[in-house]
Amino acid sequence: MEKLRIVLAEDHLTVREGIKLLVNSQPDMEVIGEADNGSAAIKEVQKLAPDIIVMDISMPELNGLKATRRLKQVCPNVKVLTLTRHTDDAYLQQLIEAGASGYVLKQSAPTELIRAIRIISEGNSYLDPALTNKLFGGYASRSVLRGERKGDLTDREAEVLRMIAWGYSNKEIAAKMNISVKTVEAHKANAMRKLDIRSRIDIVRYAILQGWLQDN
Amino acid sequence: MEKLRIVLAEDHLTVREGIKLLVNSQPDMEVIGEADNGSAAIKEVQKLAPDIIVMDISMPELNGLKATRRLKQVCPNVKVLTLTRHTDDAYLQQLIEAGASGYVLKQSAPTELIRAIRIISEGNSYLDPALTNKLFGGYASRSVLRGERKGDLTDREAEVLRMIAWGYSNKEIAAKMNISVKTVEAHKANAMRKLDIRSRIDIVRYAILQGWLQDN
DNA sequence: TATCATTCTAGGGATTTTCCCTAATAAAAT
DNA sequence: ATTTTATTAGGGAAAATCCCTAGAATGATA
Repeated sequence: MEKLRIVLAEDHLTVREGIKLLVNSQPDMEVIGEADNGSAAIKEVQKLAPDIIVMDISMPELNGLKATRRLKQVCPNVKVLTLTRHTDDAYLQQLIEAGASGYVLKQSAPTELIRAIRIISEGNSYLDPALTNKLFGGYASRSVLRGERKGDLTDREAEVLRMIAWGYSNKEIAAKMNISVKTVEAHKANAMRKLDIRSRIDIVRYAILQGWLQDN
Repeated sequence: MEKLRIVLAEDHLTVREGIKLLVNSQPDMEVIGEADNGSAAIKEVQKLAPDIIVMDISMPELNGLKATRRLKQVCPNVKVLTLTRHTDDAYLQQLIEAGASGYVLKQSAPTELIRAIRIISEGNSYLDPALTNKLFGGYASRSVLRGERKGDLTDREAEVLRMIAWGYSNKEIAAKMNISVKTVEAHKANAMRKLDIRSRIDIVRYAILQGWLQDN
């Protein structure tokens, strides 16, 4: 019997090691590769061609969402199981569009992760029970129909939003980026229009989903 | 030979399970109790009287710092090993004052956690190598000498700071708390004076250390 | 190739928010 | 009984943000 070959992408070493122990304790699964950021995850998958990649959505360099999009382009056969700390559904929608097969909350029981791996390995998709109703709540499906693509911020826009979420003022951001305050304001306004958000709270929420506020 | 009896306090189930597997895979250690928040951790320790508690500093309800202070009052013999995501040292200082025996970064290798448990079980203290120099950098020891006690915010002050970190404006906070904007400003100013911080960035950093920005 | 959309840049002026200083009342500590 | 702390809040000055407009450069499209 062949074991399921799994690559693990998660930036916290201790957490990753814990998941590895859990997965390797299953008779039919095996962690064959690891990565601590999105870019490394893609390289690892290209090199090893695993059955499944288990990926944290909040990772430095290239976050889980973007990594998923790119992965499904270069290796459409590899199934992506995303792991997250959040219960917010804005991200969920995008992940499904990007081609993820499953979505497990870190808060869930470890057996759920194992179950999810088995389920998606059979070609099905897995949604954490805590999230299923969110997807069928109407809001998400509407945005599918609209076909809107949020999250396509330019680098500068993302940079400005990130710093705003971190509590920097426009003036401080302008100084750090060596541009005018007016330019910062413009990037901010454009980014907020693209994301269809209005307030600083929304920026913070978005930043948390992006993993921008992890650690320092 | 008696195994080291360990209680684990960490709010993310998957992470906790990973650490448990790691600890239980050691011949001389055993996880005898678990908790997913600070209050539960204290109850668990009082009930089980373990040798060591391994505790995440960012937990809901009662954070690791406050839980450590309280633990050292009710069970001074129990050794506290704190686990964190951050490399910031402001918190470190407070944890040492509160009576924690050790401080391990989640980013570190899992074997570091095991080492740390062994070291503090012998009555010594353990500091993650990444942090040792911070403690001896001068800044921290000065504040020890001054004997200042940061972090003693009142409930209202903490509430205001938390909301500011979340991106709410003073006006929005005033509306939510049903008080005048002027009062919000006063709480904010007093809290910042107590913490000796100046900017919104510092508020966000503080909030992240408190675990206030975890999840939703 | 010519045209259109997007990105990055930024100013003017109105509006909103925040900052600094002061202060009253009630509760808690000494 | 006196002092300190917590919560509340105003006035006026200063700072930051918002709304509108716009040019230059790059990239895409017809």
